[in-house]
Amino acid sequence: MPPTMTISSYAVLALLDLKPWSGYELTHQARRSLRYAWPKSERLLYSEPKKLVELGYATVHQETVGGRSRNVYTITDEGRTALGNWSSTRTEPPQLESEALLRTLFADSGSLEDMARVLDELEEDTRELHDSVVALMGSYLDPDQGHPFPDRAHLSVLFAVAQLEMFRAMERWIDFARAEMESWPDTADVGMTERVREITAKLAADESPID
Amino acid sequence: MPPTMTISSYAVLALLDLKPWSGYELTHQARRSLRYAWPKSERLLYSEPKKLVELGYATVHQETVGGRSRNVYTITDEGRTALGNWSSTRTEPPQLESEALLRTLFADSGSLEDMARVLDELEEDTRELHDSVVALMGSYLDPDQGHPFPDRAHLSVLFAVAQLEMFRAMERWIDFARAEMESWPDTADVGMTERVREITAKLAADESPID
DNA sequence: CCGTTGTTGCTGCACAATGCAGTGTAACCG
DNA sequence: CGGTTACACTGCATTGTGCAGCAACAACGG
Repeated sequence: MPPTMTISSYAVLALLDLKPWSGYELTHQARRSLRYAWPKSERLLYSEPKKLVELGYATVHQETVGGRSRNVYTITDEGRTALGNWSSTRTEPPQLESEALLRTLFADSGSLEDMARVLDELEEDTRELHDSVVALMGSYLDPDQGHPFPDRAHLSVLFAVAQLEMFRAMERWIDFARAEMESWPDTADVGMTERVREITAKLAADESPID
Repeated sequence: MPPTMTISSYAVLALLDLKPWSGYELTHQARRSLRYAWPKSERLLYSEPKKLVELGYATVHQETVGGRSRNVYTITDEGRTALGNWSSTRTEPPQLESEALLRTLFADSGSLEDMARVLDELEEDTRELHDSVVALMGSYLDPDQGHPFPDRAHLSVLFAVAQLEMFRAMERWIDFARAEMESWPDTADVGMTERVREITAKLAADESPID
């Protein structure tokens, strides 16, 4: 039985379509782009290209740079064909995973201080992602650096717009959440107050309660 | 060796803190709330409470309703203590997983029609999540239904605000992406045009290019 | 009243993915 | 010349997922 092509396999195959990469480089490239929409472990990014070789979608060759060897993977014609067929399947629904939001939902099992800390951590993490995308955009404009694949600039910039809109939305929510908390005597014992009912009504009417 | 408490274990424990649930009910409750911030498989939601029992954080008892039996899980005092200690660990960073965004990043391996279809699918999936949260808020206001745990209304409404802000951001981006595509002759061969450079500059200055 | 479909309520198993530890070499800095 | 950091992975235990299967009951149509 041949290994199956997962979405992660296609993600790596799409990277190989740009140029040959070593496993190590793939993990780094994934940190710069993939992780914002397809966050996968470093471990997997070492395993996927091996699978692609097994399927005939890529080839490996060893390169030795000063005593240290590395496995460089190159896409094949069959790989390019497989990549083209990726579009024939329905996309999976998007999913947001946030321990901080989860804890906010159950904030009544902790104190207001705990909740404030969770929001701080969420802000810190979001800010970090936010800042690295902004910095990346700066590097695209820098005459000494520019975009690593200039003819693909429109795609990665459009992709970055999505990330930044998400980060901004999250940051707006964090501020909103902090402001709401101000009026809470505790994490529990608030319930359906007049204020909460008002917000609920806005949400039920598909309006934003923010600003 | 005792089983380890994962974030998912705490999520289930937090649900058990509200009231006792059967495995089947847990999977349904997770579809209504957890999945928006902690999307886990149905399978796992049947396994987690067993682990909690093994750890002494919950107890099981069989209930038989008309020939069919079900396992109902109840939190213990140790469980409540463990839940309180959850806040001692740093939260994991949030992660967005979207095959549609991933495909947009690599849209140049398909046609403009493929890309348009991916955006349609993303819109459909987002709309579906969006609509169910709006409907849920409606049910909280409905005098015949109301909130299932009224004293927790403030938390689940605040949580819903986060979801809706995310969905809205995603939908805004989809519209933006569609508008951008209009000027593209193809998915490839666009690159760093004047327009793309303009957007990049806005992003690098941490400004939104939308509207 | 009998067959079909749908809901309730799970379990077993194969496989996908992760985290962590481990294993080297090479480059750089004081 | 010793320590830290970057390079470049691999093995293994464990977590999590998807799918198939199973069993009992409920509602409905013909």
